[in-house]
Amino acid sequence: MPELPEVETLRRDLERVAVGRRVVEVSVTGRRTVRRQPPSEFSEALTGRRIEGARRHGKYLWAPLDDRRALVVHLRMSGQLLHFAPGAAAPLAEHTHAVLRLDDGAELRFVDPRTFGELFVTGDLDPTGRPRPLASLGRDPLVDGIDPSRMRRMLAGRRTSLKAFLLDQHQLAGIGNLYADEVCFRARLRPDRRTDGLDARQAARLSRAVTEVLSEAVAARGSTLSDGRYLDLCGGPGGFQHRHAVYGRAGEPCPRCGMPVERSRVAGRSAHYCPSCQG
DNA sequence: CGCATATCCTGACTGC
DNA sequence: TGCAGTCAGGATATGC
Repeated sequence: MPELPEVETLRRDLERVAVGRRVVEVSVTGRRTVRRQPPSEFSEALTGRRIEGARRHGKYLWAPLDDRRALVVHLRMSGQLLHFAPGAAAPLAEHTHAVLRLDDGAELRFVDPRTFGELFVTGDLDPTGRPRPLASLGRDPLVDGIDPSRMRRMLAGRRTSLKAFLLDQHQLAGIGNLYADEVCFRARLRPDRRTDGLDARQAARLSRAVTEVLSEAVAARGSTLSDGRYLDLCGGPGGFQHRHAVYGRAGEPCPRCGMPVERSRVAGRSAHYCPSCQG
């Protein structure tokens, strides 16, 4: 379940190894991976183009190309983007749905067992170069920033659970189930709290928690759970899973007070929290 | 409006 | 040991 920190880690890796490279060959074998346009159109649009950057908004990653278009990537649940250095080409892993060969002999491979992830090329960019198909996303907490007063305004504008608010990509973009729980713990707020009942002090705490948790997770290169689903561009695991306070720790002691972490269902998702520290 | 539910899909896990 | 059933969740669509 790649979320903002995992996608940001990939973005940084891409900046290092792929920016400046030209795509010399594209192969799409997945049936669903390229679905906003015919796969042949996708391949033709990408072949011969130079990758000019690596950008991110929420869980979307995109690479501006040298013809004012962009390659957009979303990993959804199980997608992986892997880089194989020149000469290090291993056999294609199962569920490899697309391969981009670069002009230095390296390969970028898109692997995705559950096929929810997608790739597309678009020329529909706004003046800042952001793909317009992503225009409905809310602010990215790290790219755009989030502050207490803005957070308070966003919270007051709706009557829903804190969990549903944090998961809503049209409010803040990039937080998924794992980081929603970690953010709530850091803010000492229960995930089933209603957003319109929070005061200025609590909104400020939430705002800080979002920035801190996501920044720390980026610094640790994201979270790789026991299923090993998320890997960085070179196939390495992240390190933030060792610092999870509540996510996936039901029944284990809260790191702050020692009470067993509880698990319930909020907004249709599993929610982990400390019944004592989070009010 | 906000919520639940179904959908897409595979792999890991549970219970018999 | 094997097999059916359940669960996991990102985004979107639909119904209440």
